[in-house]
Amino acid sequence: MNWTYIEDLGKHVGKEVELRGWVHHRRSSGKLHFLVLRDGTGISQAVIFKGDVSPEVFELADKLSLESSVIVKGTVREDQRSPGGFEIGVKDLILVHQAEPYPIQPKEHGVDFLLTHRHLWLRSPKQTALMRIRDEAIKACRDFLDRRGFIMLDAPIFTPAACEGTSTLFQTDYFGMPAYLTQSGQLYMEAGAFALGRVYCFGPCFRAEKSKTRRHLTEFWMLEPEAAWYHLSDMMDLAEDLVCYLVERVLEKKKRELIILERDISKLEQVRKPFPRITYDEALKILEGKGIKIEWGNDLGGDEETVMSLNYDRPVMIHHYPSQIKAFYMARDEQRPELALGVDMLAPEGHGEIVGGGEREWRYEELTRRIKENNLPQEAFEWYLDLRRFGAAPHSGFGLGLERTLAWICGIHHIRETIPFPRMLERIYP
RNA sequence: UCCUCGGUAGCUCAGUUGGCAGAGCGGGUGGCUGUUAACCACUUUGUCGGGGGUUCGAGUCCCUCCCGAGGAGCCA
Repeated sequence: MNWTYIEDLGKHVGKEVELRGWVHHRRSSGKLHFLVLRDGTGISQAVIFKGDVSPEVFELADKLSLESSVIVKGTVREDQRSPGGFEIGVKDLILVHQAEPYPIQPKEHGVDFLLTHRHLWLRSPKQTALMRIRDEAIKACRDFLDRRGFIMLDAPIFTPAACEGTSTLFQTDYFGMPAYLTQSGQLYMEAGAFALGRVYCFGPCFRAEKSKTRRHLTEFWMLEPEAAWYHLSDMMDLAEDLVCYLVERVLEKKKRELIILERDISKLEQVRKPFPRITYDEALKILEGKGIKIEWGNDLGGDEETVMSLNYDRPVMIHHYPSQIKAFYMARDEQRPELALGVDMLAPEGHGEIVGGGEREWRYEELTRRIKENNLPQEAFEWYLDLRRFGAAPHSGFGLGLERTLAWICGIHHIRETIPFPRMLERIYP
């Protein structure tokens, strides 16, 4: 490789380098052109004096359209007036492709326009910063669980039936049979936990709910660890450690990107153990103290979640929900069977739920009773019931919504910007 | 599915009481040796979301349909 990336310019001060990239911005001053280049690793300025280059090159620099792809050769020098602190004094410029007039300008655009041009919008500084943080967060999730002895076990995307009967699933045609896109890998992870002890999956999940809110996508990524012998408190410890590690790792490795996103970093630095752990009953009392009355047995809505999360400077875990509002597979408290051994983690600053999970029902009779109560087709769950027939054991797990977690860490209002190509209600282009 | 807001130039928007379709940005042309969303001058750009109606005359008023956004419900 005989060219240099912008992020490495500092290593080549005084030397001649070749940059390959795109025209991010251009200014001209008669006998002097400024090209702001981006190459995926950063942004830098190329300066073209009329006297330094051939007349053809100088003429060409004046004609470059935004986002044209170019190869630039010149000498690196330190200069605080250039974005990134280094600039390149151009000696030669090669136009690889002259871009057509570029639709995205350095100004405010509407959401509809930007989403329709998502394939181009991704080139913008904030969007590339988000994608770099997303990449770091994914690696951090895997590193964390790897160090804790978890094995990654991929769950299938095609599934024969619902994991949770209540949700709407995307149906597909599977050689003439109906099949569905997975909404969670959890049930398969339960099988994996009895095979390998501690496992996780990390893949896309699909929900056909007609939800039109800033917290919903129809296709999103979920990290789902599952561990045999873990009880609710063990899982809460794991979730807490995971989220702390994610935040630490992004702060350590992606501070530059957080600054591009104008994230208040001090808010992230407050994220440390222990996270407050509050029961559902206590949460109702706290909400009542704030003038919000919820009848026992009702779920916390988006507004209540926002109020709760604004109450703390770090994520809060709410556990022991009424079992009637939780999924059929969730274990119940032995002392108070009306309560489920489940936990939700709410991110601070009003970002809402990022983790949901808990202890699973592992007794055969109890689980079959729940399947009947929920009118689920038992034949589709026979394999799942087998896990309760052959060496059943207590086990727990949770799901962490990647995009919701990123929206919180990056301080982005709507989760659609945290995934490269968001899939939403009424939007599947590009 | 419901509620609210919106759809005017490539983009962001203004458009008064119903009376010639506008601005900034972008594009084009020219000028400028240190610019930072550079600046200055000139110039270019329209199925006013679609259809129907009222009217001498509709971007503007009425009906209807389509599309988008925010939220609710539902959900992670």
